[in-house]
Amino acid sequence: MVEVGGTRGRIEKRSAILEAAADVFAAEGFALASVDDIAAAAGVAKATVYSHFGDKEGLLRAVLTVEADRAAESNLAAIERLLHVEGDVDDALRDVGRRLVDCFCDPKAQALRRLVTGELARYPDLADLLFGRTPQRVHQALADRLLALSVQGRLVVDDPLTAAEHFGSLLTGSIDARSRLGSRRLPDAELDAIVESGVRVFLRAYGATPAAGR
Amino acid sequence: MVEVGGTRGRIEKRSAILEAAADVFAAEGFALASVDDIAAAAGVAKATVYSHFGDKEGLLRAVLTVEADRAAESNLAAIERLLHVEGDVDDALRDVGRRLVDCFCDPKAQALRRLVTGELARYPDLADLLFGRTPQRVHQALADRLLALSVQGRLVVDDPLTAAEHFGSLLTGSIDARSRLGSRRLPDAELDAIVESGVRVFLRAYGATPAAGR
DNA sequence: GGTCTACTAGACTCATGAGTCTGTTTTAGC
DNA sequence: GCTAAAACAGACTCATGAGTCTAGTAGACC
Repeated sequence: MVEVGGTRGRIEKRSAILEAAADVFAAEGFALASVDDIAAAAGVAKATVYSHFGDKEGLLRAVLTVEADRAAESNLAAIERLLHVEGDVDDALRDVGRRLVDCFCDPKAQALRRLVTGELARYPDLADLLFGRTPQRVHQALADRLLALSVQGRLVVDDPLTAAEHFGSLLTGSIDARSRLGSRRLPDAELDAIVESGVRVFLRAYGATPAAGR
Repeated sequence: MVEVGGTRGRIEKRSAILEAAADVFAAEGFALASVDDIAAAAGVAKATVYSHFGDKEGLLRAVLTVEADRAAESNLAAIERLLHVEGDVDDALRDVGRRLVDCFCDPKAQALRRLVTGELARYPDLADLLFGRTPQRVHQALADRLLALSVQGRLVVDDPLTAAEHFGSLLTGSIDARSRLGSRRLPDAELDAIVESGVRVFLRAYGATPAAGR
């Protein structure tokens, strides 16, 4: 590993630790992951971890914050594609839907959700940390896009926030069960089918032409 | 507590332990829950716990099995109501939907899901134990009912399993986020609204009269 | 009354891992 | 080259909790 010392390297150590901690937490869960393991994985002394993050809980929070932001970015990037819809709305929705499903199935994102869920009993505020960062922003952004499409007459959406929830639910609702909470990788074709049927239902409910999608 | 000795009482001890373990696991999470606490809560000596369940993991599996079956029963009972639909289909769907949402929001059910999620890293097969018991049976039962309603001409369902997934997703998809994974109790009115809008979307997609629900 | 099984209280072993401390080494900035 | 901040390896303390063991008690059945 590259040796970096002094003040300059501090920030690099920090992100190396965050990276390693995310991996170890994801693989082992919070309780089972030892700080020694994380330090070793980051190529760093244990004391360095403590000097950066105070304690294990602080490290967890830092990891969750970083990963939640990262997840939010990729989700928002997917939704961005609804800003200028050129062809059919349903093509656009399928495209965006597939991207959102991919974000949802991303191993890191799934590990993140598992982490928070598992430690909720010990640290109840983690849910706010996570949900305040990712789903809320994503939800709002999607609602904005759907409303805009409705104004353009390409969808009929009276309550954008609810419609956004429905879109997301139809796409991701069955994935946790099918993938056994992420412990099984779902084949591409299956994800495509989920998106396909989910978008079809969404369009029957919110499409501008009542008979959309046959 | 009632003192029961001899062979007769053994089964009662067993269920007392399961009951207490479910509570303690739900409240503390698996890692944080100590067997001493569980034994104390059950009014039983620690050795008795070990004589019944071997080790802590065995206890966890037993608890999950019992609770998953219990959850499946209440879900199936709700779906049963679609066997003979007298009035409007949408009234029936709202009724069943609300019951399913209540099952989903039941604190024990939520704790169960949290438990499995949190320990998935350590015991990956727990997901199969849980999902093989509850959602799969519920999913199939719901699909059966939807198909029957379709045969009666009261719905238009080509793929019952997918339709059942959509129904479930529309009802429960937003609840984890809104309730912060169960750490906030959602008011009744909010749950009603979720059911109302979810059923409306479902009927627009699968209703026999295309313009159903306005 | 004797025996067997299940239970009890509580002491005990032992592994694990969080967090601290020590003394040394590296590197940036001057 | 000197200084000070930061990181290093690794030993150390300490709390916790799983699982075991012992010695004694209570009811069931004959």
